[in-house]
Amino acid sequence: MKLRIYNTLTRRKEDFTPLNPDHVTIYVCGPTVYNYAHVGNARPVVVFDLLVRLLRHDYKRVTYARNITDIDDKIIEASQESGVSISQITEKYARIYEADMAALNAGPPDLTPKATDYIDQMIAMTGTLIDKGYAYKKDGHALFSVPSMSNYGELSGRKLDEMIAGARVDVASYKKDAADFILWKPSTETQPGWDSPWGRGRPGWHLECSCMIEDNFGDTIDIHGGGLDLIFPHHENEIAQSRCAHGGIALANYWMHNGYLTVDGEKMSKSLGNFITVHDLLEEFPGRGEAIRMNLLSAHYRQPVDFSHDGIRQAQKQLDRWYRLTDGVDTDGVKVPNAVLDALRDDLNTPKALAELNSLAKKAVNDDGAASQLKVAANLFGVLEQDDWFDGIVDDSALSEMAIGKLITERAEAKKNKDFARADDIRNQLSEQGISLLDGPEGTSWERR
RNA sequence: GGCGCGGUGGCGGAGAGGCUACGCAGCGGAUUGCAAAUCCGUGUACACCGGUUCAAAUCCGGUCCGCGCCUCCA
Repeated sequence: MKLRIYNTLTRRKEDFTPLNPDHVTIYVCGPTVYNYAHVGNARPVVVFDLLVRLLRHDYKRVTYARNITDIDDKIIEASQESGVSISQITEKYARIYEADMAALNAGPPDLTPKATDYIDQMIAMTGTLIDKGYAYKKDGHALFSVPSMSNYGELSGRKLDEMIAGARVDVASYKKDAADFILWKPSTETQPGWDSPWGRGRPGWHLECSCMIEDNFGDTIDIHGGGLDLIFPHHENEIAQSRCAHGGIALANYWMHNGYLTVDGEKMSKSLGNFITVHDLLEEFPGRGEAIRMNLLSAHYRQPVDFSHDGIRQAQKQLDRWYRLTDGVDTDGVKVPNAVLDALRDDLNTPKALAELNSLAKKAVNDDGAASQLKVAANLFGVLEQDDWFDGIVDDSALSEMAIGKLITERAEAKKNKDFARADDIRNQLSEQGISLLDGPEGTSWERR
């Protein structure tokens, strides 16, 4: 089966055909690095990581880019409030972001362009847009003239007159039209800035993505992704900039947008204060990044996922089972079963794919081949990649292995003497320390919970 | 006000005209000194009201409820 993708641009599921059959290009909007990412921010990361894994399976070559916004008013604010330099802030949080996402088995993309490395390109594109009559300068600003583009609003399905009618914000004096957006804005003495033909300033937010794509991939990429909330205005404006700069050529052929992570049905967001950072969640569930990942993939990517600790626990139980079933299996030369691949190729139907994994798990009980397939398929999913899943986290307060071993020996003695009261006593004692004893044919083993 | 998404068994969650996924939890049983794990069995749910159809959770119309975007936002 061929990969099918729901394209926001056409509002339909379409067969995916890359421009170059041997090389797929994909760009996803990344973080503005001035604080910790919350679980909602992690959703697109996990979703598109899975998509890229699938693309790599199906195509010879894939280049995946995710930008880092390291110049932005919020970063400037954070720097001024804390007295810490902008580069220190952005480097710190970019590092944390990468580590937190890696804990969810979402490795770094092939390219992670930073906005501040593309200042020249942004100045150049702004110049091009002004030259072509799609942008203008006013009071140190450069602005994109939305009415100059005939088919503005294609992606979000908005009409210009409707937008103006619904405008909730006062129109800045330097804008010719309420819908116009900033390409370049002036910086004060105390704000960071770069020299440009329009004076010292800094780029508007939408511009970096257009320039990074142009610089790394050319006019058109195959897939452009991000969260639902980026459709308007961010992606709409990216399209406007790139198409007008490139003579009308499409910026991306397929636009994909993931749904929100919600909390009690409401969007998780910083302004509502209903967020939990990935960093904190990983402390709550140490070593269980895969369970968080599974939870994020438990619903179809375009549907909302309601965040709950219980959801993560559920995912963890499923992983526990799969880890037991696949312990020590040989995966050499084993292929991912088509049932799993086809579920994913159908617009990334992860719940269906998970059902297929469970079907393999059922067979794996007495079928080594199925166990191998489960492992390989789960690996494509980005789980079952740890070999220390049951080792748990050892901290200073935890019992040493030697102490546990001693208690197990003592319990074995008690069992031999039919002193089951003492044996249960030891089980309970260890259980309180988070250690489960498992009696098997070859004696007693243990796991940390 | 404009545009859009959704309401599926106790919970999570696919599906999308007939074959009624899947997971978690529960219940009954097997096994086990106990426990875990495992195995077998067990649940006719699709917001409401009409309509189309031989057949609707799936199509059409209406109603109610929840959510989102229109401003920074993954």
